[in-house]
Amino acid sequence: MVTMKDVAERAGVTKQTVSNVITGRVHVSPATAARVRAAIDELGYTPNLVARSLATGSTRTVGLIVPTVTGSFYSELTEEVEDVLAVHGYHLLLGTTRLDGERAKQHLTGLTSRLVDALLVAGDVGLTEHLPVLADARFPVVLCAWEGEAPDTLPVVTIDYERAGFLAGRHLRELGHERVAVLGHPAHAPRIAGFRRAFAKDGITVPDRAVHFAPEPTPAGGIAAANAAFAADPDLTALFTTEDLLALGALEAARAAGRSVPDDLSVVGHDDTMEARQLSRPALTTVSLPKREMARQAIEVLMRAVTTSEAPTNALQLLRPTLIVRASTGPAAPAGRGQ
Amino acid sequence: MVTMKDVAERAGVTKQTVSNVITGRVHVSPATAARVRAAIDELGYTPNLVARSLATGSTRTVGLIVPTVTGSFYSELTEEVEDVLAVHGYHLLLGTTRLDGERAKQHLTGLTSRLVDALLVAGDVGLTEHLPVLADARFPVVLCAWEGEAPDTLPVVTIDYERAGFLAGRHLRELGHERVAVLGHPAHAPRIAGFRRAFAKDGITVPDRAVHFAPEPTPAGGIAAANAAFAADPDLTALFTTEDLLALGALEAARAAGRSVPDDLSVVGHDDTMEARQLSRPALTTVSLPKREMARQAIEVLMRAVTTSEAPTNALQLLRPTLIVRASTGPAAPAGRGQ
DNA sequence: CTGAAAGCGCTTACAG
DNA sequence: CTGAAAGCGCTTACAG
Repeated sequence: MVTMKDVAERAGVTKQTVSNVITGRVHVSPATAARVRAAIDELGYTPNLVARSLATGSTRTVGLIVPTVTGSFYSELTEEVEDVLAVHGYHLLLGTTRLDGERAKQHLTGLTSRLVDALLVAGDVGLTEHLPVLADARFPVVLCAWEGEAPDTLPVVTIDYERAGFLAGRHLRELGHERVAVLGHPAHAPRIAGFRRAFAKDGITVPDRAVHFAPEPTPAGGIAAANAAFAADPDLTALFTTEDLLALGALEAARAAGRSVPDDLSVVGHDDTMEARQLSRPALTTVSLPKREMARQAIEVLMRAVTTSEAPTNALQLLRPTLIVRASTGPAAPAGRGQ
Repeated sequence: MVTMKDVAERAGVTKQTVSNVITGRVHVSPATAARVRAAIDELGYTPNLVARSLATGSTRTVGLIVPTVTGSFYSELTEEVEDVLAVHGYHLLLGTTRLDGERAKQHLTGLTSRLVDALLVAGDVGLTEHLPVLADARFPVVLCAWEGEAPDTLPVVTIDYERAGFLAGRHLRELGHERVAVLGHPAHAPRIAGFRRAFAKDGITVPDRAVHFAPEPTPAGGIAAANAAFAADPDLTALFTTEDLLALGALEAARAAGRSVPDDLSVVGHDDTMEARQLSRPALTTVSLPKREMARQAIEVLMRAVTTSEAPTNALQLLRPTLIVRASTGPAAPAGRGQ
């Protein structure tokens, strides 16, 4: 394996000079620089990045922890992170938790040892309890896509999930809906709270029995939850699902139950995924989250901390969601149908 | 920052002894081992992995290059790779190409410098031309999910794509279809060739004008391509799409054109994605690929090469696809409809 | 079972 | 502008 010393000998200089022409930190006379470059080419030399990392204390790698890379939300976030990193010349070390606390912990401890210059943790499920592991991490950490309670010691760039739910609820209220149900996941409590707030403003409470947790975050899970909701309240006129895939299942369940959307039933989703945009019939009204923007800002906070080697401020940055009205929502039917 | 030397001083031993208790390579007396461990805890010492990597020559990281992490095929592959890696105690460095040759090249060259112990390249689009960059890589490389021509210098673990297309075609032939069209992408030439072979066996040629390339690999792209196919041959009775998402679009286009599936039109997809399983109406007949198995085998070949430090044999391993018959295919209609 | 030495391949002040 | 030295924090034979 050819090293800097080999190049130096070949070019008739010392290895420091070779280092200088490679890093460009110190000016080298054009003549010797050319000799060095020639030697590099002839020998097919490539620098050993591990050695460089040890000397500089930087691996030019950042770690990203996400729940999964399946499903458009986190995969788009991952690609956005990768893009921003590439601009800065950084590599991406990826770990997925699969919503499993043990896996999350393993990743957290595994990265504690200077393998990465910084760490971005996206998604809080199963992670919150293991965050203390990071207490004496010697690199900056930022949290994003954080829906639960975030520790106030760390900077977090996330979305105003409560508002996302509120937007969905307000839209339904404006259409006159009163009897509604929520299909979701326990981890989405803030969205659900926001949704409820929109109704509470008008003195309408969305009772706990109107909140149905789906067995899995898939269309099949949505079908099951929707059927449960129909059974619990045959007179409901609208559904808010905390994930688009659940909404697609709900649409299917409505069809099977003979409920026409949006005439008999309005459905609003959450995330504005590709599935919502291209596969739902009717086209799904949903809440769109600025995920790419969030990824970009989170990683920028991280990169700033890395390049300035100052700890980032532990600010909480909240990005605003947007409601996208399509064809799955309409005015509340004049009366219940009690089918 | 606390180092091994600090721990050694605290425990009253030399740093080599500390190293010995950490690596476990050399037996250390229980008494001193306990002292060392205590010192580690008190000081909150964690080993510097970069220094270890430089000394051992291994980073315990493998690189994975995929076209994208959006869409279920490569994201499931990525998670499978991650799982196998975790078993071996390895980290995952991820790079996506987005089907862009330039990005691919950057990743390839970026990893050339001992940052990774091994490299898995999944998906050939835009990559083949840049593979020579890897010529003097000092770590094992394996190719997978390789549909185009693979260089015979590297081991490849892939799927028999030609057979995948053949299975789709044979199924349609067994149902009596003769006038068919293909919706796909130029990079899927092998699947298309296999599909054609199934018809050629019975003396039926699928002409070039029956092959329609979709503008994009999405349902919208599928709609466009399906409409082109209907226009080119109003009498066709079946469609093979080289990706499930195109099939979903085709189903939509058929509905819009008043063609009932599978009575008037049969549709067979490719990949058996979540969308095909849960979102298609009627349920999509498709070809299932053993992607997780492929990922597992590819990474095992890599890990074997890494642990034995023998170059892997440049074998070509072909995994077999399976046809999943659901509800979108049926017997060919007795006569064309010429609508 | 423990210690002294050398080395992994770079970079970073610091002299000249 | 170039060279000699020290150091990044480990591991790996090799003595004792």
